[in-house]
Amino acid sequence: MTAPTGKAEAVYRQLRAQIEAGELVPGTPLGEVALVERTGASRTPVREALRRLAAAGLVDLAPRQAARVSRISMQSVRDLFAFRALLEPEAMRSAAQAVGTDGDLRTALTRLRADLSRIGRRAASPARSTAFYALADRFDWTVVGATRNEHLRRTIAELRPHTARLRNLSHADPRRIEVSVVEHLRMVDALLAGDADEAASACTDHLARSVDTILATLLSGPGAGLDVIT
Amino acid sequence: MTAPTGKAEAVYRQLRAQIEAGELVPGTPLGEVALVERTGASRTPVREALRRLAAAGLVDLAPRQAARVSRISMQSVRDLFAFRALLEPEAMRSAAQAVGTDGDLRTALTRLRADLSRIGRRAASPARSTAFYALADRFDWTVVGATRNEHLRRTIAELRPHTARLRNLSHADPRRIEVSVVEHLRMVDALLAGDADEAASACTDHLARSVDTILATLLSGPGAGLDVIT
DNA sequence: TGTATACACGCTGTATACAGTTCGGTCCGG
DNA sequence: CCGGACCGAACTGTATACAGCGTGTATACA
Repeated sequence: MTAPTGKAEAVYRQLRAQIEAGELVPGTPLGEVALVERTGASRTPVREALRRLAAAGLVDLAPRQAARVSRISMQSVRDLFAFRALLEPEAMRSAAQAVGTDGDLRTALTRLRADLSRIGRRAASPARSTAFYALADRFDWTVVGATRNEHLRRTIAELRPHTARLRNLSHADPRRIEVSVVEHLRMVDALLAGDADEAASACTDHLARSVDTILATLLSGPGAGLDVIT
Repeated sequence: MTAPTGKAEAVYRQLRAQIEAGELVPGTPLGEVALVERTGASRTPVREALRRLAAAGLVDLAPRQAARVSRISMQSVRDLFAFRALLEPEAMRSAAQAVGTDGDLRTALTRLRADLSRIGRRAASPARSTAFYALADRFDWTVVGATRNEHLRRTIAELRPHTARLRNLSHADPRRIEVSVVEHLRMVDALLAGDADEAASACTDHLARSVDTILATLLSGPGAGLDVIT
């Protein structure tokens, strides 16, 4: 789409990664000059990166005021998942239809299924959690890539950083992973079977369970420095 | 949201309005220096405006190359309306539920209904067409404003310029307006009745008929300088 | 005459200087 | 001790200068 090179792009990716990872806590001020010193770029690329982050909803921008990493509220979490529940089942339907003609998609899903069931048999551990999350991301990317509708694809992609951030800020119950593996297997199987309705339904269920887990985690114990608005 | 003042905002609004109005034909190059001379602002605000327009999908941005007003393809039109058909019925459902508690929304819809039926009785004329389009915009804005979900509201709002541009680039059959008035009345009535299903269904039907009309118009006769990719 | 190459122009990407405004701290008065 | 107003610092918004790259053209050659 845009240039893979360029300092503005580099600053944008760096900041987005740090926000996604939770290293930059919500509410952290991101002054332009401070970022200049931290990234080595000048104010112009920094400024562009901040504007793009603001468009993505990752930072809040007030006039004549330093940008801040966007805050998270219970309502924003609910809104995010309600919106995803509107879009992603449709993407699943699209992918379920495409799996019949797109050979690459089918092989990708088949590999994903194998890796997923292998993960499911491993013993619980932090390493397994991160491995599973990487796999879940791979699945999401695969489905997004199979989505033909440009608007749908772009919008889902824009939502991903928010989800990733929530995942990294709220350390969910490790037992949740057991269930999530099963849910992902159900989605992959539905896609491989070309069953659009089942795929959409599985996606909806998965999102509903995810938001419940995240909200419960945020309510019970906000992690170190996590700034959550009730 | 952002600053109502500021040159970047002014340039952005001016360019967006001209693109929406169809004055800037798809493919028109928008060099930064040319825009500096045309708008009176310097390159920094111009640059920010162009980036925002690119994020909205109204201009295409290639590295080291002048920005161009985004082109329109048949597929992009279909994608746009398919995406709207996914989002807007949900917004209608939300509005139908809110009409019970939100007094302002109810009065706005009531006034809209009166104006709409008055327009319906007027004789066909260019003036009536523009008056109806203004009314349709008011309706859309009302529904968007009643949408609680932040993501849903923002995404629908971002799609509006595209629709407006299509409307202004493809001069549809004036008789289409007769039907559109009826469709809008059906939507408004469903909302006032609080009937979410009927409102959503009416919205879906309206969008389906709209895309048919637009595609037919684009196929038959591309207007002056209209650059459409088959 | 067709093609390949070299040159020149223009454009974006980047850096930096300047002006206006807002926010926070401090000092004074009650 | 508390409240308010003034002052200073820092930040964003804007303007402009410089460098690198791509594109298009003109020319020389096969």
